[in-house]
Amino acid sequence: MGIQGLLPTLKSIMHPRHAQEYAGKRAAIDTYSWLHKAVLSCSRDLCHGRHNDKYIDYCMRRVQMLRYYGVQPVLVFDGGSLPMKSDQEIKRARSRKENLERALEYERLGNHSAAYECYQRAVDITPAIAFRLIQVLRQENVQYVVAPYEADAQLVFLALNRHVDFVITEDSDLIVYGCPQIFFKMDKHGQGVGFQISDITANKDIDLSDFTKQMILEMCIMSGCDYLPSLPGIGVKRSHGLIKRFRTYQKALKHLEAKGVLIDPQYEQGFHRAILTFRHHRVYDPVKKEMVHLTGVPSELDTNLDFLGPHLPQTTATAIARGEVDPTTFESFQDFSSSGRLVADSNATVQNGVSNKKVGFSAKKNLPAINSSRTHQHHRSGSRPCFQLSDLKAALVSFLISWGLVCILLACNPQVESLV
DNA sequence: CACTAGGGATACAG
DNA sequence: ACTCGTCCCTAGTG
Repeated sequence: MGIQGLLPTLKSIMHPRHAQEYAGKRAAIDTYSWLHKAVLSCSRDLCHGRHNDKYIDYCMRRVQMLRYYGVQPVLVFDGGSLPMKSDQEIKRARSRKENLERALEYERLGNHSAAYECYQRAVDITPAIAFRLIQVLRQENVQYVVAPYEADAQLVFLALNRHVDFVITEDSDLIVYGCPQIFFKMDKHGQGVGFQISDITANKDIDLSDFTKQMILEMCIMSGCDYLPSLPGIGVKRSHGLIKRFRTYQKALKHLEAKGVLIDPQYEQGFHRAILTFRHHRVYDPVKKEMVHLTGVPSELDTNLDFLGPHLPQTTATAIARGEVDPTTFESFQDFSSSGRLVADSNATVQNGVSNKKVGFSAKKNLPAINSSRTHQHHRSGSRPCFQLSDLKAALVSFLISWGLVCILLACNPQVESLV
């Protein structure tokens, strides 16, 4: 994922930071990076189509941790997938299926640890799994938005338009998309590494002092990205050298061809499409309440932009953003009867006992109970469902939750005492 | 020598 | 038929 080897070359401008240094700021969170780790604790249940609250607890603990340090989180979810990545996703789906079969086989033989390892590689983070979390976010008044396509672009849109101050993620693609401020690899204690684009001129390993945004974009694509594999033997260092010398990817490719490197005739067109995909990705504008491009498409650009995925009408885009309909099937999430499928079973049998009521987040005993009936009314009223801006109730709730957390932290982490 | 690509170990939770 | 791994080490290549 992302750009292989990019973050290590930027090590000199990546600084250790703590969530409390972002107090008073708003953060957009790449929720997939949380879910990916969170599902490991209950991958067996999820593979069998059974619900398990553990992954929700994982995410909510992080939400509460951020709130405790005064950071206001906005959770961003992935939406539909792009046709450009379809062949890669077929491979991944096949790999998951193979791992699931192996898990079942190990389990039959009684080797539970080996089975568990395979289950972890077999988990599929479906929109239904994300939806369970979204339901809890609504109850707890946490802001969220489901992107029409890639979450990465949505995160950067929120940052560029000042809806948030920074982005929390694990993915180096955020740099390629042009995100000004990023908090990488944040752990459960709030420790991670900070990055800001304004430091880029001071980088040591590779010299980017005279690089424009466009040159950084082209350097990253040339080193191999999700939308275009790299030429053999070309990584970050060599693509950096090429772009530094020739300034544009067209000239760099000409040079390689003159040197005798044979380049697929489709490659240059693919390169152009990759650039456009990063620059003009489709995102949801929570103010206009409609689908827009990450950055405006110039009028002189006559290229067909079908590879960005279809443009969706306003009502559909909003329903997706609010998490009311599945971004891949457009089916309503109200009905849970389809979520009880045993993934391993090709006959798609429906399990008993998973299609009913209770899906709520079991609040910790130390934390105050939250009145969910009022929040539901709020949601029904339709005033601002998916992107609830700060209101008094949320502030009060987060204050109470913070106090609960203070008690927990005081009990198990003596370092925090100095804060109070 | 610098760099890229691929394999192995590993993750979460309590 | 429903969404993305990553780090470290090393062999092999330009």
